Amino acid sequence: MSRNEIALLGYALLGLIHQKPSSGYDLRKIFTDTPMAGYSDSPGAIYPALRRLEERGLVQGSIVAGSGLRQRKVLTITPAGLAELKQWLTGPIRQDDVGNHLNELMLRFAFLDGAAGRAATIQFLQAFEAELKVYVATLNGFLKIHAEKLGMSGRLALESGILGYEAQLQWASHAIHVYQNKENPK
Amino acid sequence: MSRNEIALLGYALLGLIHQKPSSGYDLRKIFTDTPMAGYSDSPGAIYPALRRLEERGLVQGSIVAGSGLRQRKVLTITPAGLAELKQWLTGPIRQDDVGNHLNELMLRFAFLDGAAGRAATIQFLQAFEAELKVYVATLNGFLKIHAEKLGMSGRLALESGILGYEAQLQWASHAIHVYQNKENPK
DNA sequence: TCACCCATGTAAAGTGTTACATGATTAG
DNA sequence: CTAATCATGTAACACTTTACATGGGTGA
Repeated sequence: MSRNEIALLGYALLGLIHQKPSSGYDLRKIFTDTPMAGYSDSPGAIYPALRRLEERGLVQGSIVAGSGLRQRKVLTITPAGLAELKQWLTGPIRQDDVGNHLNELMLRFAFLDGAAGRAATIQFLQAFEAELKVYVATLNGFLKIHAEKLGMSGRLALESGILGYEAQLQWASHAIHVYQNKENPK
Repeated sequence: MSRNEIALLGYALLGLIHQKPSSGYDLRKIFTDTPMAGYSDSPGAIYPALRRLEERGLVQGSIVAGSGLRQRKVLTITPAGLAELKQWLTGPIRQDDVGNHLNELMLRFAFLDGAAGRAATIQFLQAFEAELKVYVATLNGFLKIHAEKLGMSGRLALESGILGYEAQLQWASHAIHVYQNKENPK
């Protein structure tokens, strides 16, 4: 991540804060208690990430005296933060995203509907499905060419990956149906 | 990663060097050209990682004057390196490995047969299958309890994960069959 | 000669991990 | 009174990313 990009954890926090203004502690609990894949629940990651978001003016903190408890610093997303979030959510899906950054794509999907609306979500899913098809074909091609050299375990490991991506493909097709049959916005 | 542990990239390199003595450049090409998931092909990651392995005595480099080309430093695994690799490969599978470190588990599987043999591979697959079942059940439980609160996109994102893990489960069962029907070692 | 591939590496900067520090409140 | 939970943070360290540096060989 270079100087003016935001790390994935930053976007995860930004998206959650957009859904509901939260304190660092609230956000930590989400990572601890729910199966939100692979984000650190350690304060050493979350608090610095939140400070970076605040320094860039993407969130704004206000100290709230909780119900007799210690002070809570509740973070709210700013207009600039919402703009940044939307830009990230609606950016293009590149080839290698499907192979190497699937978790990022699923994170984007999880926030898309709430922040950018139904149309953007459907568009995302269709692009996702298309890239997945290409990627699965690539993997199958690779498997066919290198089947001999790989040995049994290498072959099976690759097949494991292919099956996983095929499952995502079925899911994407299902998700598109769900969204297309959803009644239009009021 | 604390002071005396080896990062995942280190194990990936160690396993590949065990399969076939290689130079840093050879290893880089593997990450660039094959769908070996998510490992950096950048020299800034690979060369320092190789130096660390060499400092710990897990691999040994010897400079080979290539066919008229520039010198190549070919790395070979040492007995200590093989011991370290085997220990990593045959270590237990913890609960959160399935959820958060699936790529590490698949990397282990890919090396297991060659470095620790068929019996260890079958044992690994059975443990993997068992942990996966527990994890899928956990996710389904979470989905049932929180379905309301999640909203449609959150629900779908979670379902995507569940489908992926179910695909791995089917794969594991398939892989166990393949290994059990494999003729016994000479 | 110019560009590209082979081949190895370093430097700066950013991020995450682990462990620690601090302090208030509530339940037993 | 003691432990657990709420709540926020810092410091040291290791790793990855990005970009750069170096130098020989090969094909147009």
